[in-house]
Amino acid sequence: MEERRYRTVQNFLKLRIQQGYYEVGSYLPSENGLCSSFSITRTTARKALAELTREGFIERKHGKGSIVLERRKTLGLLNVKGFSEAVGKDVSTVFLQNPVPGNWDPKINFTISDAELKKSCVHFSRLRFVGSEPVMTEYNWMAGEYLKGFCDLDFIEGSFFKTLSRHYHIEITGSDHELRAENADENKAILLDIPIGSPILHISVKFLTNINNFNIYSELYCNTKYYPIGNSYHI
Amino acid sequence: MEERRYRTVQNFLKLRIQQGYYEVGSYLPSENGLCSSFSITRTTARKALAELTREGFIERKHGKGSIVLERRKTLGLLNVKGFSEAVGKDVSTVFLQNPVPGNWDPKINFTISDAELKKSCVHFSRLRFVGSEPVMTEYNWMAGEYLKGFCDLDFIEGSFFKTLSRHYHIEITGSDHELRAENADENKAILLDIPIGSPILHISVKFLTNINNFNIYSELYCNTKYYPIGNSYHI
DNA sequence: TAGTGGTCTAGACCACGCC
DNA sequence: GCGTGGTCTAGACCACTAG
Repeated sequence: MEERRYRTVQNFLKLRIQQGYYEVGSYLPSENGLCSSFSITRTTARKALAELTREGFIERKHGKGSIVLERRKTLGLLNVKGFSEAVGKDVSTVFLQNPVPGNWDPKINFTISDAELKKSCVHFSRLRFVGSEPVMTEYNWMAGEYLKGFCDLDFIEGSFFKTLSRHYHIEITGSDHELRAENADENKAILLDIPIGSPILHISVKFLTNINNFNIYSELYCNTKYYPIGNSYHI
Repeated sequence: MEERRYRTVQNFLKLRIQQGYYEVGSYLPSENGLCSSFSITRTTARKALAELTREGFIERKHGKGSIVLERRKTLGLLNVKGFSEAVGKDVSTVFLQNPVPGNWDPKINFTISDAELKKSCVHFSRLRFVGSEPVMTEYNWMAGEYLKGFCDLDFIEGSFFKTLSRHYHIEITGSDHELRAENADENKAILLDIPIGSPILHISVKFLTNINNFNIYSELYCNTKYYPIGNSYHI
């Protein structure tokens, strides 16, 4: 079975967005434009654009066009309230451990597939601040197979997800979370600058991607006293 | 502007689902059936069914039909892992406070609109168990205006959301969450049968509905030691 | 007024599930 | 084989946005 025509158009546009050819805030070609370029009818063009909408890449505006979105905002992920999405906020990140080849860690709270375990693992960890206050430590693991050169790469605008999208065309397609309230151990207490035993929010995340058997495993530890974790979901 | 034809069909089917006329697990009329019944073309019938799919009421199965879903599973809400969705699990709920007229509580972590504040408030609270272990206390507030007779009602299968849907055709259309790790105060410690000061997960929720200015505000306190909170999101 | 997306019709052919 | 949903064409009219 050959590829659906709407998928051809959808993937063509998606690639151009990932490459930055269509920048965030700019408009895609109109439906009629796509009809001409690809020799398709509006139904098919609209289906392609509907799929990109569903995936969170664009928003359709009646009378104007299809505008390219900052995708992270549409993904329904848990976020430190007023953290990365806040404009003008004094947020920053430091690496505790730059990306390096490493081992799958038993700290990971999800089941790692055999296919992943057989591959080598890449690890990095970060400490994230609002102003001068540390609010979250973050530990990440993933199979290195698809990330040639990743350890020598700078993150695009400090964003791991943007880097995956731009350089590797890897997109997040879903995530599973587990949430726990815990007491901070000595290590976390020092990093987050709180007393040992303070309550912290432990979030285990498994990010699924468009690549089979390539998932990203993250363990997050948050001081929610002043910056709670937020999440929004709308039909 | 008159109502779109696909919306007519969509709302017709939605009402029948809410009323239980089409039960969970059963099939809606086929596309061609809807075309005949409503004198529309397949494009329009498919649009109606696509909307119901997006809203989480049905799932479309190639070669079979449109099957009615248990909607809560598709809503992307935070759940106690292995709690309400687990089959055969020994889960139960007791009311700490049956639904009663009450006052808007300052404990609510979200901003309540003036329109809501002007209305009377209905409150209830529950304690939820897995086996004999209490894992979550739950406090709920909402404007009573649309809930005539609610305080005298039994919940359908113990579910607040099912009751809202069946009796009042009120559906959840979204939710905002705020998550905090806290220490249990004496009251929560007793209810959850844990030492005072134990870390607990405090979840503040604002549920949005299909009715303007009718939101449900919930404050949840969870012992996540053995039953973490889970959440799944997939494109 | 021109261009955009939103709705809708009336067909056609294909792929999947089931008897 | 037959009914189901999935894809696609070729048109039409309408509603929104902007110059």
